[in-house]
Amino acid sequence: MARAATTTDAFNAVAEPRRREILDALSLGERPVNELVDLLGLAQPHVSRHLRVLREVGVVDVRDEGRQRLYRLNPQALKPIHTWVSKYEHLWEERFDLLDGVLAGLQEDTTQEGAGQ
Amino acid sequence: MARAATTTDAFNAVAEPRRREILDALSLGERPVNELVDLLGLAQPHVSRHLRVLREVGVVDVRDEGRQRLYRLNPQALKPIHTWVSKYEHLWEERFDLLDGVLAGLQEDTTQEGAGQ
DNA sequence: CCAATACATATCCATATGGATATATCATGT
DNA sequence: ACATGATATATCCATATGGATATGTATTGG
Repeated sequence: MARAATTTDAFNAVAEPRRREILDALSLGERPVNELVDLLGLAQPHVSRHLRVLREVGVVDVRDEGRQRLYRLNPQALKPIHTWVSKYEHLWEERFDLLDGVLAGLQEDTTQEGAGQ
Repeated sequence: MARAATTTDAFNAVAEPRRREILDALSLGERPVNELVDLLGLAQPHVSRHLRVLREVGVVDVRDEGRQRLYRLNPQALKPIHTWVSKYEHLWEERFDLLDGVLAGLQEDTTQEGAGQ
């Protein structure tokens, strides 16, 4: 088996920096393909392909407007990523608590309770 | 150019479900390779390879303990993902506010405020 | 109805993936 | 020193990627 398809899920889809750029651009509002082409400096077919991937995983939606196709973000589809990575948030925060604990232990009789953060 | 290497960054590294499983397991504490092999039900060489990828992007650290190698999570390395995806958090939250607004506008003089959902 | 605009799809290619399997390395016990 | 346990690395293979380019489709204007 090869690597999982980029269209497998949001995780795979946003692993590509260009697709993250597209999403970043769309977070400012709906845009037609050509604008994204200009913004990213990529060939149009390429942008269309990236958009296809993003559509397939549900991260963007399209809307026909005359001969343009307006892409818009569907932020909900990013939630699984947020949910997953958030599980680790307390761990990298705890790290500071641990450090604080160690420091406190080393200094044992300092009156200072704790700085901000 | 082909797809970016899995070792390019944390985004690419955690796009693989198995590697997320490994991280999930390691979030409970340091573990030797064989334990991960058992937990994941994968072949040992395969787990070692996944661990190599995770190491290269700095998501895990290793420590030699006799003939075992104990892997431990380095949660900090996941921060970029959290930072990126968090930019969108307010958008999927806002979505409900917008929807409320739209519904209110469409119904202008309906007394009904909004159904569940 | 035809040209032009705005996209989408199809094909070609180099590359690296992930699974499988075999083998190499390194530390420990005897 | 040697067998064993614990991991790492090497090789083989099918697949799908992303870039480039060419072409197909749909909508608008004259």
